[in-house]
Amino acid sequence: MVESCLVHKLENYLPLTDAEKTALAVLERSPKSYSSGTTIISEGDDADTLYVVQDGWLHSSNDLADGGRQILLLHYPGDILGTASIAFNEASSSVVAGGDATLCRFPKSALGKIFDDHPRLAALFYAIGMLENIALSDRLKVLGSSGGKGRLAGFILEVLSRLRASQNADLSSFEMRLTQADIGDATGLNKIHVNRLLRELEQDDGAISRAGRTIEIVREDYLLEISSFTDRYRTVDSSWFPPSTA
Amino acid sequence: MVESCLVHKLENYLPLTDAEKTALAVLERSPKSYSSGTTIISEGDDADTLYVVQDGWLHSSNDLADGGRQILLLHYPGDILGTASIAFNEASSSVVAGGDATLCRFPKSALGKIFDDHPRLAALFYAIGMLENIALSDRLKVLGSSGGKGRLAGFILEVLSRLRASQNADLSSFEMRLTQADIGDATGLNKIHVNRLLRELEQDDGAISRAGRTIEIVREDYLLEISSFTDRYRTVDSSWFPPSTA
DNA sequence: CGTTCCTTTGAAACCAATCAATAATGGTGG
DNA sequence: CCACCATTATTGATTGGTTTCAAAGGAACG
Repeated sequence: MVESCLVHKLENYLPLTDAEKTALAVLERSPKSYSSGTTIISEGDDADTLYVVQDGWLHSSNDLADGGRQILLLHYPGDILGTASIAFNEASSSVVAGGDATLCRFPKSALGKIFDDHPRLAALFYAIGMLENIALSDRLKVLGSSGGKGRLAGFILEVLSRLRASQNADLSSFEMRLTQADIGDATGLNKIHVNRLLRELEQDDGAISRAGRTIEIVREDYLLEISSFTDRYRTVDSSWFPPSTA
Repeated sequence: MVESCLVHKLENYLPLTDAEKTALAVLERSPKSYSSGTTIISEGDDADTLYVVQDGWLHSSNDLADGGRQILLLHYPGDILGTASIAFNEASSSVVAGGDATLCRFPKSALGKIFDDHPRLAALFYAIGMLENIALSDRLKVLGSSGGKGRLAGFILEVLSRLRASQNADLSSFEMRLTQADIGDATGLNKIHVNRLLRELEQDDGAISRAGRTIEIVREDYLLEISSFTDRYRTVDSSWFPPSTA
């Protein structure tokens, strides 16, 4: 059996049985590549497809009344995209590839059979959906913080945490692949203010140091103190799951 | 069989079979009342209990670094609370009763059997979880809007929309049961500025009119125009659900 | 009737957005 | 490989929006 990226994702949380892996393999379409900047999902489009990120990174966003844009979440390998279509026939946000990306696709109709045959997988999908829920709450918390510097610090910590989790490494520096304008769209600040605040964090506070788009975290405790970021242990509690089939 | 509040909630979305209703009844504990201001769930607490709102209203919130508070969502009858515990053993946000409230409770362990025996209910729980997900995205969108007036207008429309949905009525006025300080916690503004902006919406723009805490929507089109609020049809797409059991 | 919480208003200080312009960077084709 | 172009990053000056501080008027509650 070919190891699918979906199986790889789910086994991060729970060892799967062969029967479960076989069932998931049915969902799989061949991976497809998208070049940097491609819009994979467009807000308002009809949607009945789910995606799993195999490689690259993406972000989801919503357009705002004033012509701006709110970046909701960043997506890394293993993430499931398009989950809004579980409930609706319409995409509630857009998804754009931040760099070249490879995604696996499957139609939501295929989930029906999975839910029917493999209740433990259903529970796992549900739990993963709730993780995204918590991630959105955490973003609201960061955006609600008064003070641009705190919001920016929170966002930096958030990206750092995601990268640490996806690379299983205790990074202290990383390449911020968003432009400062994008960071502004994610934090609710304009790009010029983002620039100033980054400089303040570097020069005045000595909390970070920068080289190009690479950010090194110098005083993580300071960033934590001024932001409302909460790091979360990225595992799921499977204690309530039904037993696996076969 | 006694009609449970959970059944009532789920039947808003999908007619249930008797077998499904019976299964849900097992989940049910006797309803419990909480007086206004009571904290039902506290951020960081161990959590393995889910709640269904039978009566009253509540809000969930997170504490911020600067001593403030971010109100995430308002909850009305039929809403399911504590869903973060589906994935974690720890509550990711607090839930407080805004007025006197009655909740039904059940342990998350009971979900395992539901998922095992009734895949269609599992799919329904999943879809409802994704609805909450979309609600959080929408809140992010409102908070990301630059301009306090737009954020406030978006919040007013959001509350209006929820009340319209839960009362199946085409309201044009409603009682805003949050204090202006609470509205500030929900919109990321301070209470004094909330007060000024409400006055501006009333006197300068003629978009609302107020009597005590009751808000009448005078120019809904204007509120929509200046905010980034998107109204959503509160139904779920059940086309992909597995068939019901028995 | 007094206390408390909420609402409202004013003035001043601060933070963030906008306007304007110049460096630096990265990618592309010659 | 270099020159060119487009995008991004950076800095200053100005304007407008938001918070803070301070205080008084209302409403709700015991």
